[in-house]
Amino acid sequence: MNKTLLCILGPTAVGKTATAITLAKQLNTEIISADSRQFFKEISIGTAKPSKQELAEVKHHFIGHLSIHDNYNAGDFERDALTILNELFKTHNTVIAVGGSGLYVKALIDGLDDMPKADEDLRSELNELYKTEGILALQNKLLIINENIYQQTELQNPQRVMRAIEVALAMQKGFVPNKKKNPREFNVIKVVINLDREVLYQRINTRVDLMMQEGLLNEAQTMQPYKDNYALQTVGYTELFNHLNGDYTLPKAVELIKQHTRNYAKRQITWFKKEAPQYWFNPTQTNEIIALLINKKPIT
RNA sequence: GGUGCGGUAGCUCAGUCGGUAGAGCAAAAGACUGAAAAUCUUUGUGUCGGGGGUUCGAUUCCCUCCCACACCA
Repeated sequence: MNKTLLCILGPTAVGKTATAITLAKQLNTEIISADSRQFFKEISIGTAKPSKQELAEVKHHFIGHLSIHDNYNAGDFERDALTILNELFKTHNTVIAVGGSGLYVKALIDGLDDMPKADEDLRSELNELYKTEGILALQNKLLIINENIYQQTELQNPQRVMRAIEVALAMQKGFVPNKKKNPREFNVIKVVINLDREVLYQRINTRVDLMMQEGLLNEAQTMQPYKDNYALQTVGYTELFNHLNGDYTLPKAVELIKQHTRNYAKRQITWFKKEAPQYWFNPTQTNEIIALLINKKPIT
């Protein structure tokens, strides 16, 4: 097993894109992006996709391969990314995965269990129930269907309860969850790119201003009719939708985008602390990462 | 200058019929296997504008000053 997937994790705006491109050029390989919002071709400015120039330097996969009208999730990504990855391993010993979406990276590396698929019709029904009758109604529904799952579910979290109902109903219809992991045919090295909190937050603020200069407001305006799509439940867009809606001024919206981006970065860091506590670098330490790749035993 | 309304947590504000206070947001920490840039959990914080008076006790009542806003001149 001499194939290795080098995973570059890190919070938003830390400089993952540039780091990954530098590494990919040195390793003469390609990049699999694991960023749940850069998948969508219609939203580019607010998702900080790699530039045309950057995309020309190194071949990227999963950038703009979907429409905001598509439904897509971590399970779909696992399947699609594995397919591409296995293709790439035919001609490369090392492939790079970059991403800020912890769950998606995890799906690629560890695999998700065999569980029921998302049921959009059921979800709109449950969302309606939640909107009209609140979390208690969801909790009760779950309790009636499957007490066992009820006890394992984070009951204050509406999305979790809805998913639990989805799973419980599928099991009622005969679905048998399979928790067996599929072992991967490749090694994995996970590194986290990070900066001092203060520096990172400053970069976030600056990047949001830059996005506004590049026309984020206009992009959001174009997307406004589809603001309820999952793809547009995204920092940078929701705030501008609310502004266009008349909820607050543009400067206020920009301030909130910065704030919510900082909150998001914080959540990512929390995830990565657990995911890969061993190897943390700053964005310029590409040589150290290469050295790690060569010298260290791969970790999983 | 006059009148009115206000000054309480980093911000927006609630409240205390007198016994030194609390929500939301922010912040910090955390959870997270098909919505994940989503969603959720936990935690603190205060010379209650300054000074004086009444009172056993004032952030609360009274007086005065300062500041902000609105209206009138």
